[in-house]
Amino acid sequence: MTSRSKPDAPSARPAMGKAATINDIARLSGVSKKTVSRIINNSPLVRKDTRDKVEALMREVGYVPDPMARGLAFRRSFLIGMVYDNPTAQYIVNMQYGALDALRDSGFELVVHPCDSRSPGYIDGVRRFVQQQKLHGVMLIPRASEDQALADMLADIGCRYTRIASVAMDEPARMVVTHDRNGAAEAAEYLLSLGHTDIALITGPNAYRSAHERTAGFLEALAARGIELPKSRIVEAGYTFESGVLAAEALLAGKRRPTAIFTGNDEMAAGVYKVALRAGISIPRQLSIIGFDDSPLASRLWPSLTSVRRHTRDTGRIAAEMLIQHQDNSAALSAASIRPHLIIRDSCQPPEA
Amino acid sequence: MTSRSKPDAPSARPAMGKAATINDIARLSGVSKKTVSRIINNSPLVRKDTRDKVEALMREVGYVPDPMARGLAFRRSFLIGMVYDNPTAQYIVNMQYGALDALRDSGFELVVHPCDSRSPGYIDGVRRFVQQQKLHGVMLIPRASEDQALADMLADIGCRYTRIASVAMDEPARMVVTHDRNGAAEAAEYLLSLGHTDIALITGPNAYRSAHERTAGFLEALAARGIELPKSRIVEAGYTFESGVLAAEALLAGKRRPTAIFTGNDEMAAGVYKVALRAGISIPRQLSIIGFDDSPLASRLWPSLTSVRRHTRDTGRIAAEMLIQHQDNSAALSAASIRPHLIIRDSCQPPEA
DNA sequence: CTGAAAGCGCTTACAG
DNA sequence: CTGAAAGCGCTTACAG
Repeated sequence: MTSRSKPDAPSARPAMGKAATINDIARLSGVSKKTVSRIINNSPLVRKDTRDKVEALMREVGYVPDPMARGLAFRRSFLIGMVYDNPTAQYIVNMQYGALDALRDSGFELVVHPCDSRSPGYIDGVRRFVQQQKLHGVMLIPRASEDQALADMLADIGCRYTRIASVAMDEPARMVVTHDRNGAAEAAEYLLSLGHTDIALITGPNAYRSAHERTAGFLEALAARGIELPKSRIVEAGYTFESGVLAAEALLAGKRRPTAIFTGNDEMAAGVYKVALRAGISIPRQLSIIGFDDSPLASRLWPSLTSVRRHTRDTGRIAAEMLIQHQDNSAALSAASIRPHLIIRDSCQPPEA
Repeated sequence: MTSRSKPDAPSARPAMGKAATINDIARLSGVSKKTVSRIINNSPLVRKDTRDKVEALMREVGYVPDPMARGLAFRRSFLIGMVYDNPTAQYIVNMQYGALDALRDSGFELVVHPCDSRSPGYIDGVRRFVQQQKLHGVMLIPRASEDQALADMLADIGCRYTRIASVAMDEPARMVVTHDRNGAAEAAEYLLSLGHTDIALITGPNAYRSAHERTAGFLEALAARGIELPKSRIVEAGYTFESGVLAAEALLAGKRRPTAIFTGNDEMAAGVYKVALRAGISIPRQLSIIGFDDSPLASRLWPSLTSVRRHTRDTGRIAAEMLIQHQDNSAALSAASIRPHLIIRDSCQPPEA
C-alpha cells in the first residue's frame, strides 16, 4: 500500500521543482535558446566548443526537450503509429518489440492502432489517427500493408510510411520485403530431400499476398525438381486452425494419402495434427508436416513442428528505422529485406517404403 | 505504385490547406477562443445555445483540438502508457485491445512500453518514459504490476496508474482484480465432480502472485471437500512449456500416476501433453488435464484443453477506463473486478475404474 | 456566462 | 557561427 499524493489531484507536476527547459539551458550556459535549439536538432551551424559546453550541461541537469513543445512547433509529433489488421498475437508482439528496438532512446514512441480492414470506414479511421496525432510516420503490417488504397491515402496526406509485405509493392524506400517465397521453397526442398513425392499443400486465402507467395515458392521448387502437384493435392484454406482441420479432413480421408503436407502457416498445421492424431495417423512416421511462421505453437505441438521461421522482430525494427532515419542513410536501409529459413524439428521423416 | 509527394519532403502539411484551429472556430462562430476552449473542456460555464452553435461549427469543419498544443498547455499529454514485463503474446495483445476499447474516440492514444523487471534500471526506464512523455497515466500489467517499488515510484512522481493483479494490492481506485483464486477453485471442483481424488498440481513460480493465488484457490477448494494433496503431488514450475515438461516427467514417472493434473497455465499444460503423448498415456482416458488462461493453444492441442478463461480484454478496458474517467464516476469503476471461469473442452473425464 | 493577456517549451523565418 | 522576434494551438489565471 502506498500513501502518496492523491491520484486525482488536479495538477500533476514533476517530482521536485519543474524540469529544466530550453530557457534554463540557454541561461545557464550563456547562449541563446536558438543555439540550444540548434544543438538539440543536430544543426552543423554550431561551434564545437559551444556544443560541447551546452551538451555537458544538458547531461548534467538531465535535460530532455519536451516532445509536445517540439511537436507543436514542428507541426509533427514524435509518435510512430503501427497499423495492423488481425494477425496472430505473437506476430504482432514481435513486430512491436522490433519497432521498439529501433525507437529506443530515439525520442520516438510507438502508438498502436489495430484496425479491421473489412470494415468500410477503416481507412478513414487510420487517416484521422495520423492527422489528429500528427504522426511522424506509420508502419503497415500485413495484411493491412497489402491494401493499396490505404497506402495511397497516406501518400495523399503526406504521411511517411513503411510497408512490410512478402513482396515489393511500393517504392524501395517504403518497403520491407520478407521473401516468403524463399521460405516455402526451402520447405519444398527439404521434403524432396527426404524422398517425398506425394505431397499436399494447404494454402492460405489466395487474396493474401503472403499465401500467394508461399504457394508459388513451394510449387516452383517442386517443379524445379520435376514434381507437379495434382489439383486434388492443393487445398485453399483460411489461415485459421479450423480451416486447417477441414482441409486436412479432405486430404486425409481417402485411402491414398499424401506422405507429406506443407501448410501456409502453423495454425493450419495444428489443424492437420488434430485430424491425424484423431485418425490414428502417426506423425511423422505416416505423415510429415511442415508449417510456416515458427510460432510458439510449433514447439508446443507433439511431435514438435518443423516450420519456416520469419524474422519478425528484425522486420519490425527495420521498418521503424526507415521511418526515423535521416535521409542520408535511409538509402542504405531501403533495400532492406530478410529471408526466412526452415527450422527443422520432429514432424518430418522419409516416407514409409 | 503511387506517385505522390516525396516521402521525405521536409515540410509535411495537411491534405488541403491547414486544419482548422481554435482561432478559426472562435472567429467563425463569433465567440472568443476562451469560450471555445471551455466547450472543448466541457466546462459548465457556457450558455447552452452558445455551446450548441459552436459545437455545430466544430462538427461541420471537422475540428479536433491539437493534442500537442493542448498537452503543452496542460503540461500533460493525452497518452496512456502500457507497461508490461514479458508475459505471453496473446495476453498482451488482448490487454491492448481492451485498453483501446476504452480509449476509442476519447482523444487518448495507447503507447506501449515492454520492460524487463529483472534488469536493474527498469524502474528508471519507466520513470523516464512517464516524465518525458508527460503521460496521462499508465496501466501496469502482471508481473510488473506486482512490483511495489514500481508503483511507489509512480506515486512519487505524481503519475496516475492502474494495476492489474490477481488480488488487491493497492487502493481500490488503482486496482483491477482478476480473482485467479476463484478460477482455480472452479477447476478443482470440476475435477472433484468427475470423481478424481488422486490429483496433481503444477504451479507457476511461487514468487508470482498469480501462481500463489491459483495454487491457493485450487488447494482450498480441494480441502473444502476433504482432499489434501501430498507434497509429492505438487510441483513448482516456471510458467513455461519446458518447465511443464520437466514437472510432468516427475509426476508421470512412477507407477502410481495421478488421474488428473491441474497446471497454473496452458503453457505448462502443453508440456504435460507432450510427456503424456510420448509415454503413450491417453488423454483424457488415463489422465485428465486442466490449464489456466484459455489461450489459443488450448483449442489447438488435441484433445482440446479444458482451461480457465480470464477476461483479459475486459480487464484491459476497465484499467484504461479508470485512467481516463473523470473523478465523479471513477468511484463506480474502482471496485472493478472480473471473475475467471472454466471452459470445458475434451481433456477431462472420470478416472478409470 | 464571457473575454483579453500572458504563457506552456519549443522552432521558423529573418538578421547579422 | 549566433540571436531577438514572432508563432505553433492550446490553457491558465485574472477581470468583468
